[in-house]
Amino acid sequence: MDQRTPADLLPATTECMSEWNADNCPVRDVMSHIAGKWSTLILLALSERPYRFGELRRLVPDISQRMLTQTLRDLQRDGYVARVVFPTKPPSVEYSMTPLGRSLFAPLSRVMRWATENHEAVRAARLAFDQTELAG
Amino acid sequence: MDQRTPADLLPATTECMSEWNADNCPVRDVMSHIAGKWSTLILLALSERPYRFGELRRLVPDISQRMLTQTLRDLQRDGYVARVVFPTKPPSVEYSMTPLGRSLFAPLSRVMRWATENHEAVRAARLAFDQTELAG
DNA sequence: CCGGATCCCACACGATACTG
DNA sequence: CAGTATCGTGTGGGATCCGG
Repeated sequence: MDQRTPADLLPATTECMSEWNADNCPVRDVMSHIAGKWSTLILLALSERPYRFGELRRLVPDISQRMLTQTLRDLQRDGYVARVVFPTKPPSVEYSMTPLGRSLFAPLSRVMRWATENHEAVRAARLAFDQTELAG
Repeated sequence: MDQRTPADLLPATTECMSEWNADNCPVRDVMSHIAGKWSTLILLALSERPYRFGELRRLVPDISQRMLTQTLRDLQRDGYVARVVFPTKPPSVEYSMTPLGRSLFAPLSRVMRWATENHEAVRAARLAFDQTELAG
């Protein structure tokens, strides 16, 4: 497993916060858009194969149409997702990942993988924290 | 560069959305807590070295005391950050990354690195999207 | 089938003042 | 110095109805 320190992986660290303002900080700018409640889920789904609107809706049952539309639109705007309309009757729309989206998903999927592998450790930490808070 | 498909990196993909509910989905549960406006910035700072409260405040000038306190508390609750109080006078508090936090930061730093390297591409995609929207 | 338009609320977040 | 308490606001997000 790769355990290099992040120092040599990050081009600029603290410069991103103090030197640059919020709009020009790449970390803030990119992260804030993929940090939404549904963005990572949709990217995860589209990493498998292209999906149609209704398929995505059924994949994530507790998303509203509004948020699915908005999330897909934001992901498309940032260049991660491509939207293709098929002029059938009734019309169908297919969403797929762009090369840029795939290149983002490569590191992002590692965070998701970490989440699944370390979920229990996080939950245990929360439980311990809450209990010592009550005790103190 | 590692260009493996994410399929063999993710243990479960679509199961995370439909089969599991929102609370039991590791991706949702972990991501929702590091998706805050400041969480990644604080983790980025603490990946360098431990910092005291006031130092973090000066590092990220546009964060309010309230959000710094709350973000650090949430990160501590999830087990990513350790909080050590030095009973000096006046008291000082030092925040540092735990092993769990470092293990999370390893993949997370790759997303941040991606953000810095591809920021211009994202901005260009946004610009193109907005212009074709106006034209259409 | 794929959304847009509207209304509404909860909560993330900010500003300020105050305490050990 | 390192927070807590209180209040106010912007926006992410849900519910519902409407249109192509």
